[in-house]
Amino acid sequence: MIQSVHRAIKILSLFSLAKPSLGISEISRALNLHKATVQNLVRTLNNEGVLQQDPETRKYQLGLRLYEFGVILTATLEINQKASEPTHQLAIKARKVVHVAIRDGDSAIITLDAYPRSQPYLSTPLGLRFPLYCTALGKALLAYSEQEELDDYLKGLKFFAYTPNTILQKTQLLKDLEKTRQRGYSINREEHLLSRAAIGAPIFGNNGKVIACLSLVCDPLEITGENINQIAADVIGTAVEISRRMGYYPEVDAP
Amino acid sequence: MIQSVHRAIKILSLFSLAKPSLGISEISRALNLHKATVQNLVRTLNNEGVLQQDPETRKYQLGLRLYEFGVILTATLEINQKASEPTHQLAIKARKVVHVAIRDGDSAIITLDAYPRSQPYLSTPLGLRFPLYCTALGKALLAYSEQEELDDYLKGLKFFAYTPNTILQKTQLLKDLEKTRQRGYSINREEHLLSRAAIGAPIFGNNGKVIACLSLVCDPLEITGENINQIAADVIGTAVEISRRMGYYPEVDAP
DNA sequence: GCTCATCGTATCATAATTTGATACAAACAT
DNA sequence: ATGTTTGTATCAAATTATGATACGATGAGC
Repeated sequence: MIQSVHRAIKILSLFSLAKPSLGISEISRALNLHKATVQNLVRTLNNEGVLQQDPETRKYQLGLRLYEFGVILTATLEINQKASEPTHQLAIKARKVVHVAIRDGDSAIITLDAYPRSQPYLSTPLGLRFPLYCTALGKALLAYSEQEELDDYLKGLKFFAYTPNTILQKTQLLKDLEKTRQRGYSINREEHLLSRAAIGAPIFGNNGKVIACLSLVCDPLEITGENINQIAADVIGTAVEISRRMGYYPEVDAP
Repeated sequence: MIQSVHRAIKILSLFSLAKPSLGISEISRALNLHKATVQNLVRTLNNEGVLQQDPETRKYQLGLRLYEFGVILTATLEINQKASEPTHQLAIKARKVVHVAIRDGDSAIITLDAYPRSQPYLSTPLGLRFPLYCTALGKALLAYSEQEELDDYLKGLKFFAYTPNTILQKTQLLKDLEKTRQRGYSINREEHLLSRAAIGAPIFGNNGKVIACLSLVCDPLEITGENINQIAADVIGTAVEISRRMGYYPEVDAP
């Protein structure tokens, strides 16, 4: 583990939506590093375009260089390449925003989104982290995980009441996951964000394991008993299509 | 300049759309660094999630961590915050994909895009680099640059014929920029990519300088004499609106 | 409008860090 | 089956990053 590189990344990690602009001293305090050390690291990152300094405030923010890395990453991800077209088709057919996400540690990360018509503001920004236990995406991932993985997740899990609907107990979560498996899709009714609901379905890879998930964002009022079946069918259908493109063929037996 | 950090970034920069997956030895050769050194750097980057190793091929690719940085960057950029709503409105009204880009060195970088309806595939991926002299975005930036900046750009400029329509001479480019200033918008008729045209307009900051640009992507067949005026008016109107939101008020005199 | 605190920046010897030579095992191509 | 190339581990040498100290500029508080 190279110390300076480790520290450089720690510095980058300090920048957030809440604090997009930081000064040398601020960073120094946050990481318990000497000002001169931080200065040296930041100067390097700045020269490389990974950070950029605002000439007015002399504070630093993330640099455009990172953006390019992100783009290459996006285009690189196999799931994005395969899921893109079906996801967009679903978005158009259902007239909804559709997300694809993959799991990363205790969170999921959206890697692709598709817009239907004129609802660009409903969308969650790509790459945002959110918990697994209170979103349709996360629950679809969990419900189809292997037992061991699920246990690991539950072990260290701390619940937080994002909304009045947020699940707060393991038993409740396990019930929900069981229901999800029975239905074939997960539901989130304002468990993470108010006035937002979503329906999720798992995406499988050619090793037969869940590798990603798909979700359709909708208004909580829309998913009534009647409507939900039609929507869910489309979500599942699309997820299945993507899984196929990822090389997953559950029905095929060896010849 | 911290050597190890510098080298770490050099490593990340090796990954591209053409080569999204690299091995230790490959990197070592490309950068003229000892294998052990590269191994050490890559291991650190891998631990931090900035790189990720494919367990099968044992090669490395860019990690999801970069994605998150990119998202924060996107949300951080002032131009994105201000341009988002008007850009989307334009996309809807014109039924076209709309881009916002800023200049960075000899290229422009798209930082925001908006989708109209069902044309998700026309869009250029966010963050992609492209030349200034053969795109509507780039020419809008150049046309409203200060003389000195323009001279600097022209000095080192090497033309490349992306298409039969690509401008290849400085005099021709200067004429085009002059026309752009007269019209108030730039035009790209298949100069960079075939079967793609675009109309661009500059966005100004509160210091009175061009800080970004806006472009509307369309089919080359659509921008005939009749149509072009209406479309261009919308593009300019939106660019002006964004400029206002960036704090640019050209008409206001001191009291 | 002044003082004081805090900021970003520069310098430099010490000390700790990274480096790269060497070696090993696994995977691949011949 | 052989030889080559891969990713990985170890460790002493030496370059490298570090952090104590100091400077000028900006901004806050009185």
